[in-house]
Amino acid sequence: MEIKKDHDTEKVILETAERLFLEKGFAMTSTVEIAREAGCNQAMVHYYYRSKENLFQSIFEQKLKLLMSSFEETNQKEINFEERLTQIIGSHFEMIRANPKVPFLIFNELITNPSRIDSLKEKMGSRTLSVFMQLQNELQTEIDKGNICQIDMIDLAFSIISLNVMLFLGSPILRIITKMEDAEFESLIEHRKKEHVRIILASLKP
Amino acid sequence: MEIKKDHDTEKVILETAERLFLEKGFAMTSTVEIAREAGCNQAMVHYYYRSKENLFQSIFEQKLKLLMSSFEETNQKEINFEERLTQIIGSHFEMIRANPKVPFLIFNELITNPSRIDSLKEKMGSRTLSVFMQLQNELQTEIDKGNICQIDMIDLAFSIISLNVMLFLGSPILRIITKMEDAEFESLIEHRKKEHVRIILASLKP
DNA sequence: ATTATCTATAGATCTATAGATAATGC
DNA sequence: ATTATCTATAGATCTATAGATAATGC
Repeated sequence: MEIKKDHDTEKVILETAERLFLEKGFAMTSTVEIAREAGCNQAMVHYYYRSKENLFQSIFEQKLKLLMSSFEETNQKEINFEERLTQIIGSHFEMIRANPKVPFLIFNELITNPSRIDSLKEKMGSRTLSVFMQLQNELQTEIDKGNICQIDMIDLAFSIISLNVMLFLGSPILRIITKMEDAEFESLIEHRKKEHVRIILASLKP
Repeated sequence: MEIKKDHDTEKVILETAERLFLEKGFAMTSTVEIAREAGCNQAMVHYYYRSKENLFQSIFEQKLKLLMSSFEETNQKEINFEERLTQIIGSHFEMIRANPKVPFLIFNELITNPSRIDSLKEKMGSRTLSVFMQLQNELQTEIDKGNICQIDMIDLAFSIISLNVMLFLGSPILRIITKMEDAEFESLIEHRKKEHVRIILASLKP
């Protein structure tokens, strides 16, 4: 009987690199380590991906696109603004929850290597922008109707992103300090999800 | 006439290291680079600080203590809870504004090197804790009086820190994307400062 | 034949230290 | 004498590639 040939080295390298880059960032991860953890020779990393930079770039861009896409859940049901906003906050929250180390990777790399910001600009597709535009319209309508207070879309977005991202950016640290169990941590996350919605909605009251 | 002997190499090295570590983190900064930018020989870095790790450690701990101290502005004037909270948010905000790259340094290092979290626990002195304790008491009093809604101190702290820290963590990226001028950026910061206070106070309304 | 894998190694770092030389404080 | 500075270098990485060998697809 043969060993199963789903041992696709190219893929294993990519997955291992992704895990290590997310864990420790670009600079702290070596191709030697990627190869070791992927169970192959170090030369293979370069055989498939030519350079460490190249390997990183593709992972980075994919993750960037992923995060952006969380705003593109164009849920076009006929719901009111409050419900719609609740959905958006929730889908952004869940996207980060499913990829909690991605914000770290992105901040770390954009700050230590600002030239990568160009890559961000490209990936920030027109779809994301159009979702924001439409939300801005709905926001203005609600303001005009007097349902919510005068507020800029950019301020609203900034606050939502801050609350959601910081929770997962800070939680590895929080977990170690407080020695939280998994279950306890999960319930904190659930609680904060509701709290973020509550805070944002409260900040919109006239 | 002699060249001024305020060319204190030990100090110049420390300051240069601080600047470079804040800019690019521990891993991306080499002792070679520190020496070059400090205008001395690379051996001098080790002569004064023995190891790169040692040099980093002292800077890291000092910055950690600095951030913690922003909560210790024990402004014991007789002011009401709302004003007091406004002051705390403001002093935390200003501390980060004056040291905008410190949160990056701390997150970066705690995530890539979790063993440093012990250092954080130590630095998180009893003074910081007692400020929180007292604030928690005041919070409970206000809740009992029905002035604000039922809320946990930990939730309140989390929200304040999230909003303040994320603004400065994200702004290098925001600035490059939007090509903001200094003046424009400053007015955004001022605006957000007011907005953070507004959001937090709105989230406390019964 | 082509593709995947390994061995070996070049060349560039980087940290840390040993040991020589220069500057400074009594 | 002591302290500060420099030169030189050991020893450990790390990235990337060249070239040999093994596996695979026709």
